[in-house]
Amino acid sequence: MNTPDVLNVGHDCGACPIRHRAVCARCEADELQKLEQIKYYRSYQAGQTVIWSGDKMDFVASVVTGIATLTQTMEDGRRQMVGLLLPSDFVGRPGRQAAAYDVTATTDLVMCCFRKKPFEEMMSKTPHIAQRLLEMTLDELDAAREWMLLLGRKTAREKIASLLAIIARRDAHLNLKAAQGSIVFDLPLTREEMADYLGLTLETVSRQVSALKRDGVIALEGKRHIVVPDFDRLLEETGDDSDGGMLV
Amino acid sequence: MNTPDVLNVGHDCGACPIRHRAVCARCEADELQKLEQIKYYRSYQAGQTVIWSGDKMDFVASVVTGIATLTQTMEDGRRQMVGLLLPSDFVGRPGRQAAAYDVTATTDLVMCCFRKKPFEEMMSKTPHIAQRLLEMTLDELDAAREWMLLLGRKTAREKIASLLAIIARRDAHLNLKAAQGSIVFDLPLTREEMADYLGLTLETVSRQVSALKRDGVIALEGKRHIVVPDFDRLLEETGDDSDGGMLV
DNA sequence: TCTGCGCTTTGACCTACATCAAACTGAAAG
DNA sequence: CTTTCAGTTTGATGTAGGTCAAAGCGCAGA
Repeated sequence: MNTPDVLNVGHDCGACPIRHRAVCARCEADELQKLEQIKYYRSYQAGQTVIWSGDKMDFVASVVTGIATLTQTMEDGRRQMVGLLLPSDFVGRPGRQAAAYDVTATTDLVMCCFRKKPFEEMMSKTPHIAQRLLEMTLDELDAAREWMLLLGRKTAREKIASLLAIIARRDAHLNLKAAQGSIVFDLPLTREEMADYLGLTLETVSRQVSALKRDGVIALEGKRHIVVPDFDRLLEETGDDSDGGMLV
Repeated sequence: MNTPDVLNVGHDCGACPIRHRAVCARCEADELQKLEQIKYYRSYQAGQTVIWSGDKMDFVASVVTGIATLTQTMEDGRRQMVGLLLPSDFVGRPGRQAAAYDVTATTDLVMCCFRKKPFEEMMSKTPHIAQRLLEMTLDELDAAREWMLLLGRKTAREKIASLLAIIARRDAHLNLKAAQGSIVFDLPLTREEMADYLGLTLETVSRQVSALKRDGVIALEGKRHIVVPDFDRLLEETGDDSDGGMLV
């Protein structure tokens, strides 16, 4: 009856993040089993659309590898990205029929899906899944609100710096390459995607990236490969409080 | 053992919204009892700060009457409102020690509070509370994302129209005064608060409100009392899709 | 090797909104 | 009734970022 606490131990129990994250030792083994039974994988190529806003969406899913974006589009074509889905992030809303946003793969993407019906049934029987989902949703809500500050009040330069800092931080975290403040990573977004995320035009993004380069805050190798020689210097450019707002 | 399903029946079982919303017939009567025991009320005057960002927050709460705002402030004073709390909305995050935002009463305000510890304990024992909270959080996330589109891509006029539409819609809902499209309500926000919500300056807000008045989209009586003669006309000004995006 | 095609950069110009400043309004206090 | 003061309106001017246009830069395919 006792499954290992995969949440803390973090050992390999399959490729699907939700298994790591939503299930823990306190859950019964047969619930794990059920999750296993209803899950399946889907792959997408970079640029492919996973689902269009308004389409029927009969599954929920989490990202296994790659990056996906959530975007909203106005009738006249103005676009705003409202979410960036990184590995282990969750998409889809239990209880909702149709997708609320366009979901697009910006890199090659693998998602771990669960058909909605059985997932919902399981959720109502397995309290810890709802609790884990709540936690993740609250994290996303915080991220969205941080982004509201960015969109509403930051300058173009601060916006770019903030985005770079987020991606850099995440990559540093994954690669543990945060050696004495220097971080190297590949931008997973085009200038246009960055613009859609930041509420700018692609020209302004290009100009500000050039400006940051000119000022020595970042260095470019090619268009996409970025070197941040001094992460603290980059952080100064974001306009955020220096003490990174570490809340628990 | 059977309590009435207050969620659906909606009869009066006390002033506290979370009682209506988080507890339902499927919950045990003694859980209701416990919720009852750990809750208490707090009142604030218009303009008072409920809690400052970073302060220790040892409770979670829901709004009973009045309006509160969540705002973020940058070091140099730039401010962005990231949430508007209306009656029945929830503040506070189970598991977090410190407040992430300034919470301010913009009108006289009554909140129903729960000390965090016992609330968390109860949540872990009463699955439906976590599920209800998840639903509410997902709603907030959707609202935040809609706001991201507004902040990133809408013009000042569209921003104002959108905000008025939200408040008008809500008031129409409460008062059932949506008689043939004409809606009347009081603005609960100052020009400056509107500006902080919309990512504008108060002067621009004032100018655009005047413009909407000049163009007959709205009428003003005094500074705060607003008449929307034709709600559909107002909606046209928001830039949103005409079919209101009704997702379930 | 050349060609075409995304993606990006850069420049010249324009405009929506910000900034600065002054006057107005109305309610509360004396 | 006058004063005061927070909130608001309106005007004049400045500017960050948008728009339009033209090159530049790989890279895949022929």
